[in-house]
Amino acid sequence: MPELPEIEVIKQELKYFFLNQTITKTKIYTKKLKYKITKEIKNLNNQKIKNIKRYSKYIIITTNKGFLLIHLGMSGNIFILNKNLTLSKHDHIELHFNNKKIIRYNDTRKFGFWLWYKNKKKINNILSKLGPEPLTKEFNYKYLFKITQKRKICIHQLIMNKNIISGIGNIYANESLFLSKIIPYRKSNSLTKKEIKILTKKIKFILNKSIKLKGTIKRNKKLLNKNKGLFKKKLKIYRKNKKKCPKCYKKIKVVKNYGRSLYFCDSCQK
DNA sequence: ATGGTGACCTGACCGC
DNA sequence: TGCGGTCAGGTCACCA
Repeated sequence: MPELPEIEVIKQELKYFFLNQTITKTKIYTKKLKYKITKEIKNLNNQKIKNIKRYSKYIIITTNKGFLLIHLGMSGNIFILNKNLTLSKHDHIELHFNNKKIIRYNDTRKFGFWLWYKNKKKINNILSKLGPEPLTKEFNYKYLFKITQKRKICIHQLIMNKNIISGIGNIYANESLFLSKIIPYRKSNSLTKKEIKILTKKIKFILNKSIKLKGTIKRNKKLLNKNKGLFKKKLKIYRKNKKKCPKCYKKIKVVKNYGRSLYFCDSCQK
């Protein structure tokens, strides 16, 4: 589920419910997500939430004692409850707060992780390796053009690379390339400055639009964080193979490239 | 450094 | 109904 817009929505929800709240109980139902659950994670009790931020697809929670770095991987989700609903199969971590509300981390495939650091240096070290956030001024067509000229990989793979641009996954890569009329498997160094200008603009546009519509999140009604992802209905190309292009009505195609599916209309995208 | 491949893990879905 | 294959929103380690 989670790319930049989805993580942004979750961050906003966490901030709304838990800023300045204190953890009263920690429950762990798994030994390991992507990484082993450390004793620091088991011991979050009495920590007060000072700040909650997002960078790329990471959530950084600052407490009075340290820093919690959360990544949702492929299937992670954060549920906010005000009473103990029955545990479901892939609920792995639970934080109870003094305002009686609960954060539940659910992750079917367990590719996500929770890490705790006393010192901010290590987190900064991880985050400093990431490319710029697509919604900042740092990410502009000059930056993107320079990199596309240097590399030989296809443009889809390039914009999904978090060391080049952080936060774009397969949904928004495909959608932004469709809006830019660029076929996803074009070699990045074949793109013109004009095309890169358009692509940069469309990436920002599609991410902002998705954030406004609360991403593509699916949620159970019993949760306090009821935001549902209305952006899913706005998808034009992602997973629309067998359907028709919304512009020209020709059949949408899908090809597999380096393990990911590229969706495109070969009549509209060149 | 760059690029390609498979690994991590579980469930849903499709065709036979 | 059962079985095998394929697919899935992300990253990382390893190899050439």
